[in-house]
Amino acid sequence: MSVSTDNFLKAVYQLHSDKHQKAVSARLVERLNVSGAAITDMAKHLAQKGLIEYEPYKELRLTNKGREKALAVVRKHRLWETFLVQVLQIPWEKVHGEAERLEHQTSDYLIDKIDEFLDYPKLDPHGDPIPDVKGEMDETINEMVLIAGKSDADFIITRVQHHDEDLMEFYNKHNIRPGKGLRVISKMDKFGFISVEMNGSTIALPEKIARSLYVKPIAKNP
Amino acid sequence: MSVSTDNFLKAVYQLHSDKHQKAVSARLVERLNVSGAAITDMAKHLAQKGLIEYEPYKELRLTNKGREKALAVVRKHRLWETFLVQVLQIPWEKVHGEAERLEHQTSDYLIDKIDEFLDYPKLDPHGDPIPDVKGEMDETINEMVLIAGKSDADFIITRVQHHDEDLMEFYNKHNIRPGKGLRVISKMDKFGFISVEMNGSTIALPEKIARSLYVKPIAKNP
DNA sequence: GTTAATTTTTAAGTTTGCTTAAAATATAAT
DNA sequence: ATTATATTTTAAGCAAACTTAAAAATTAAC
Repeated sequence: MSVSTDNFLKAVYQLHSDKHQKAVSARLVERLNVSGAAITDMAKHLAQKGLIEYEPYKELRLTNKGREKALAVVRKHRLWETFLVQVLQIPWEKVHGEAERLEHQTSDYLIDKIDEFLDYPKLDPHGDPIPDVKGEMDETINEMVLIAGKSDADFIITRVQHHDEDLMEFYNKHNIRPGKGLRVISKMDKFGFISVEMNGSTIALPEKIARSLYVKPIAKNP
Repeated sequence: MSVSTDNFLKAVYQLHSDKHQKAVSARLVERLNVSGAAITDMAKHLAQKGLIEYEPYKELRLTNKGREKALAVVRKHRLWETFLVQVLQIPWEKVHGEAERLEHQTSDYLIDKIDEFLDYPKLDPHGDPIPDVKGEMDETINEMVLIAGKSDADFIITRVQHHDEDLMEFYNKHNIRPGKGLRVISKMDKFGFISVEMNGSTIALPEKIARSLYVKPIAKNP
């Protein structure tokens, strides 16, 4: 498998779980930074290899074999991120890019050694679940997206989307990361902002952020 | 820089220091496992980028810029090998293959972090010197190739060539590795063997091995 | 329910890093 | 020194993974 197929399968897998108005193909164009024609080419090619289901003008779907391959790449990516943060102390926002390249050059043997070294972590530094050797992970941490949170309720940040550099910068600046608590002060105003209290101050989060932050409700103080 | 150019420059650098009867180009064909035509192509291409000096039918030479790039790759390779052995406890004979792929996907930033983590090691697990950030290393550990050793003298193994899988297997089987001592019993016989005593027994090393083992003489017992 | 706008596909072409086969040059042998 | 052998280069071509431009199909708009 080439780097391109790795990335294609991984992207299809991830875009599929992130349900969205746009079709997967269209979002692949953005995610992979290639032309639409390249997506069609690759889709046909991988369909022929039994990794995706492809019919012209229909939504792409992974086969079981394709999902397995995708999860293997996701596993490598998230274990590397965890390793780079925990062992080499690389800052949070830098690990994605490094892992993005290392993931394709890491044998199953090596990644299993890394997994063992880290003592089989379940979550990566951004709060994403890490697939185990069999491709299994707990995806149901009872989480929701912040934008769905009710006013005056308390939450813990569980997961943070990190593909977008601008988002990462914003998170960093405001010290937003998994494990942090926050309280929704007021819901979306007409300008598309949601006010939350966190780290001792109140900030207005733009809609884009509020859609990319995953949270878990916690019981109110009695 | 692509993986192919990385490997080309690294190979030219290494074959150059290993002086040998055959020309560098010819040995590149074996080392990189490509046709002679591919070597010429790449040579022209890299010459045009100012990384090597190329004139038809003449020996290839790295420019300073080319040597710098080559050393950066060598540095990444050897630091990864060291890291994999020391931190992840990957067996000696497996690290070369992993490092061979990781080296091309490791940023300067990351490799410097690894270097720092390991506390700036000077030698990799095979006894090869590790270039520092500036590309400097001690190549003169006063070493010689075993085949040049005199009868009845004692040596310490300092370095072991590890590109050849067969050699690695042989080393492993006989527990031959840097740091081990040996004594030359008799020099090359007419069949091309040299007898040495090591690990408590006497073994006949074929010429190929005796040319790939680097040793350092030690004072005889009084 | 047409027409318009958007998305996806097809077709043709590019670049990188190879390949094989033949020609050119260098090296070795007598 | 000439011939034979080996090496290197040139020439032509291929596959992967793209590209742009145009055509086809789908979706949205009125």
